[in-house]
Amino acid sequence: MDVVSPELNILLPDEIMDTEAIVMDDDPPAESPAASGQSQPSDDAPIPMETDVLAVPEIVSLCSDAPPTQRTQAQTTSITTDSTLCSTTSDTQLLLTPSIASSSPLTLRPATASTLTSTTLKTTTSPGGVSLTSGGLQKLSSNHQIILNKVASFPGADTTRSPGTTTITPGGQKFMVTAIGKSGQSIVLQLPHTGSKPGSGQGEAKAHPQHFKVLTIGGRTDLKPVMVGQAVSQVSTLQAQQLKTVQIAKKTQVSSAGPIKFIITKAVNNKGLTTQTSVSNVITGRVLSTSSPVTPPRTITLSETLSSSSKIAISPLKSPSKLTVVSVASQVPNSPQKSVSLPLNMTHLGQQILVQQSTATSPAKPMKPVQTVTVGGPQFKTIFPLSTSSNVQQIQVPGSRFHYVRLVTATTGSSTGQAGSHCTNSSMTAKPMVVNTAQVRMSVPIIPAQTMKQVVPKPLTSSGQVLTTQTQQRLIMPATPLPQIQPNLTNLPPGTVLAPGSGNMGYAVLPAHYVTQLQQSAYVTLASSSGFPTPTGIQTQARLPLNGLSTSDAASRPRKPCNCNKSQCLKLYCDCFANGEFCQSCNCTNCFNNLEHETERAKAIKACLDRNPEAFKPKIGKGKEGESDRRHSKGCNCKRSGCLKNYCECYEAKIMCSSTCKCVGCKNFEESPERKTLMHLADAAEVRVQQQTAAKTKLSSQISDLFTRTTPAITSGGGRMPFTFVTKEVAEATCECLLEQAEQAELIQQPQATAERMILEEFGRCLMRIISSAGKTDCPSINC
DNA sequence: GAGTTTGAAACT
DNA sequence: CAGTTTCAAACTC
Repeated sequence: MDVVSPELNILLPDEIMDTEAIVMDDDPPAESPAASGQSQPSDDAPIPMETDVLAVPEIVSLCSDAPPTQRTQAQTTSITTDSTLCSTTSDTQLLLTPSIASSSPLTLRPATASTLTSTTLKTTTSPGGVSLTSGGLQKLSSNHQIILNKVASFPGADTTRSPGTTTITPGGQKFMVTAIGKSGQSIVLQLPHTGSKPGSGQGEAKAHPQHFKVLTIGGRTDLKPVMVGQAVSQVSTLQAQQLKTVQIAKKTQVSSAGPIKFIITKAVNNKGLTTQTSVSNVITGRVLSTSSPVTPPRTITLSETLSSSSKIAISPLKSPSKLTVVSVASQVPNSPQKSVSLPLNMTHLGQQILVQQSTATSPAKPMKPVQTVTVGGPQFKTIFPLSTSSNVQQIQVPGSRFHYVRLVTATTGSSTGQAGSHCTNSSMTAKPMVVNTAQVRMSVPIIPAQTMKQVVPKPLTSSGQVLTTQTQQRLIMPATPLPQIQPNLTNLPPGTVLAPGSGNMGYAVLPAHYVTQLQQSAYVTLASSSGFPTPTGIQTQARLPLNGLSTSDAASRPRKPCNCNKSQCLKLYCDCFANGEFCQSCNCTNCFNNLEHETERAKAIKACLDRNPEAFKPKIGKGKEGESDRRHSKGCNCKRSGCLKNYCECYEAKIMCSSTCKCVGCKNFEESPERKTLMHLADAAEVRVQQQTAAKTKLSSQISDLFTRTTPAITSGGGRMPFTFVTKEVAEATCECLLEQAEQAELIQQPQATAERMILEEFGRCLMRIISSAGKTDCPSINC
């Protein structure tokens, strides 16, 4: 998922997916979020965590339930996104647009209610209208994730209106899909079967809150009618907790730093409001660029069932609010209009997968129509409700209170809302999930259950190599801490991916490193497939800080092979295991730290977590104020090393011992002369290494350049370069000359210094002869 | 490369 | 929680 700079891996999920900032704010700020381009999350409202189980699901039909005062004040209700404004409907509309598109981390939402994040919406009243601002899209109930966008039905709704607007099916339930970023595209959920009356937007919201489907399209405003099949109508009969959320978030290029903004704007009377709001989507410290070409409308059909099996990445170190996002490589935004079926099974709730679709905006490379839900610009997020039917399997993690689902790889073509339809996005399932940001890339493979064990990590053969695999899915698990919501899962090894396996536990816990290996070996990167610029074409999953190293450092660090013999590499003695990695190219014996022993491995992980819930968390905390605040979580316990050898974990992490350490005779403190001496030596050594490396690089470059420049001359016969004259014969002749000179010096009993000088002088003469001969004959002769 | 040292992890 | 054992990495020769 490098992923991501890997620092971004940390940053993105933390900032983007953080739902703690999502609050219900009944006291809106004077400044309109749309106008300011920033949401105003408040802290005064309690934030339901994912662990909170809500007995009654809350429908985020905010606009419908907006206070009269607000409605009266509101001239228009609009959904404010980072780049788009969705409000053209005459009636009440709820538009939810996540502004997280650009950096959208892959998010996985466990099926259980405890893992769901209940977010509150922020209602703000602005002079221009009533705006609903949500820090997050989802309103999660006990088992369900509800995400907004109820659209009141209104006759004459035009799906082809201004970019970013949502359209409702006349006479049916309305689903508003707000697009982020690009203009001209939006997704509209169309409910063929509706029990609501047109024009009764507000009342409908109350009467049928469960009817709300949220399709959030981030990144582009291309209008996309979405056909919600019978499944949607079924939802109306279901309880509110059965709500499904489809979130498509656009990832846009990040241009500046800033907090992530979720802005929900309610459009009440937005007549004439067809312009896009200029709202900066700030994600992960960056401003998302929302300018994107207008693309033709697209239709997305939501089918009932999702028949895709894949692994669900579970991030042990990420909170559920920062859930794994399945990034789907998507097509170019300018692809022709096409219908895409999104499987939805409204009868099965509580399982959602955030699928991020990363699309490279490469107008120069028109992409052929694919089955991917290509709704947006460079990046999208899509939440696919998963069915617990046969196509979606629930994964129970031992020791975990959270449920996971496995996606079934889509194998069939597009469906049009038929029951049991499959996820028709083959490309989506076949391509790696990539979280693209300016600095971070996080690629996550979705590995279908069928092929899970068939995938063998391969060493990277070519950095730029692009391989195509059409039947595999990737799910990523954030590798950064998610401490606040999933206490159990957060302790899993970094980057762990739960994948279906043959073991009796029904899943495999895949280490992040393995995911990275998969990414490097067998998957097409988004950038490679869509023309998204990428330096190497390799997606590197971000990893947790290891031993105080930054994620980038850890990621770039060549993994050290272990030498375990007795631990089966299933104990924390094994660094591979401790780092959440599979053993690969190790020297271990009787290794169980691989996919073939997924059951044992999972048990070992559980055992470790039982002993220490923090076992897989980084020991070196990241200080708030910088590196100086980094400290070992437990502290070392050194007694003989003086904490100045790599035995000491603090020293190894290049941090000083702190009060948490229980070391004896510690010399690893700020003023320690021994430490300073070692540091100086280390610095000097590092400088030397760098110099040597630079020299080698330069030399290699020069040699390469020399060959490049001389090859044409040699091959063309235009002339031979001097070095080509230094043949074996020439060298032997030169040596004979030098030896003879040495013998002569010895005969005349010259001192060694003089002898050396004579030899060197002779060598110089030899060189001169070689050079002079080079331009005369093809076979220079050396005569002493 | 073999042997020793070391301290974290695991165990009691 | 403390003491002991196990283990593999770090280190030395």
